[in-house]
Amino acid sequence: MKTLKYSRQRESIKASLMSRKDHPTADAVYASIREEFPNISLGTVYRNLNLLVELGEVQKLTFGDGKDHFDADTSLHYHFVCRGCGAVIDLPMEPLSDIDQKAQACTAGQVEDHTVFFFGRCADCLKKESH
Amino acid sequence: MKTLKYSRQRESIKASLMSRKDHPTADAVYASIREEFPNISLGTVYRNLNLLVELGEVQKLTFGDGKDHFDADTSLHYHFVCRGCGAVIDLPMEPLSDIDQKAQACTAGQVEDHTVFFFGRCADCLKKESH
DNA sequence: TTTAGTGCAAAAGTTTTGCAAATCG
DNA sequence: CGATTTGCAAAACTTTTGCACTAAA
Repeated sequence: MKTLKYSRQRESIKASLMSRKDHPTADAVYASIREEFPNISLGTVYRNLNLLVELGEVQKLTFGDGKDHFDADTSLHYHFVCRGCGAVIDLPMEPLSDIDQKAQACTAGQVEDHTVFFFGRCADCLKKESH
Repeated sequence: MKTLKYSRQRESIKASLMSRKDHPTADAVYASIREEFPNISLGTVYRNLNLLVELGEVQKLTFGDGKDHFDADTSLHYHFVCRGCGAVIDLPMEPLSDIDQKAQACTAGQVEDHTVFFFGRCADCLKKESH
């Protein structure tokens, strides 16, 4: 049986993640945490992020840009990904409550949850491209 | 201007992808194509898969298992991913036509398209786990 | 013959891991 | 002290790329 021990690094990582509304990659978290812990290693950041995901305190977002992103908001919500600048933005849109059941009716398996990503251009990129 | 030239390897890759209903990774395509072209290289498989994606003849699926999967069915459809065995299965479920518009109403950007993945246990894994 | 595609190997980028030292309980 | 966590570096993986050579048009 493994007991969880307190770690200042882990707390800092979680606090950092909770304080930002973007959805940083491990490397971005690493850069941010380094201001408080200049000696922290990237491996520690990865280990703690994965641990937080296992604990259900953080959500991992994967959508095809080659890097995993992390989100301290574990509630079911959807994201918009900008193809111009790569920004990942929360969508204030209520999740479709019946979609899992619809999917359930189409498979012999057990549907547990789902993810939705929208892709396009964010407002900033639209403005820049209109020049 | 770059002109597209015929390539037996590319045709074979596309044919292979069209013939199967699973959603293979580049490595799985490579293994399969090697039966016909024993000397083909993994780099060529990647180059052609990416080219086919650019041409809109193939779709790339990324959902968090660390590898990209490829699908010759480019129509909008949703997938079920089994957490037990990793299988990726097409869901015979009609895509939500109004979801992009709903998302559009929540962002100042331009929504172009979306992806949906369902996660859970496939029938095979449920059976095995019930023992 | 001109240009695109291939094979091979090396490189790049992200994430994981082994291990000795440090920290928590 | 005993168990977990860290830092560092090396390794593991997937994907991309440079280059000389081959194949298509």
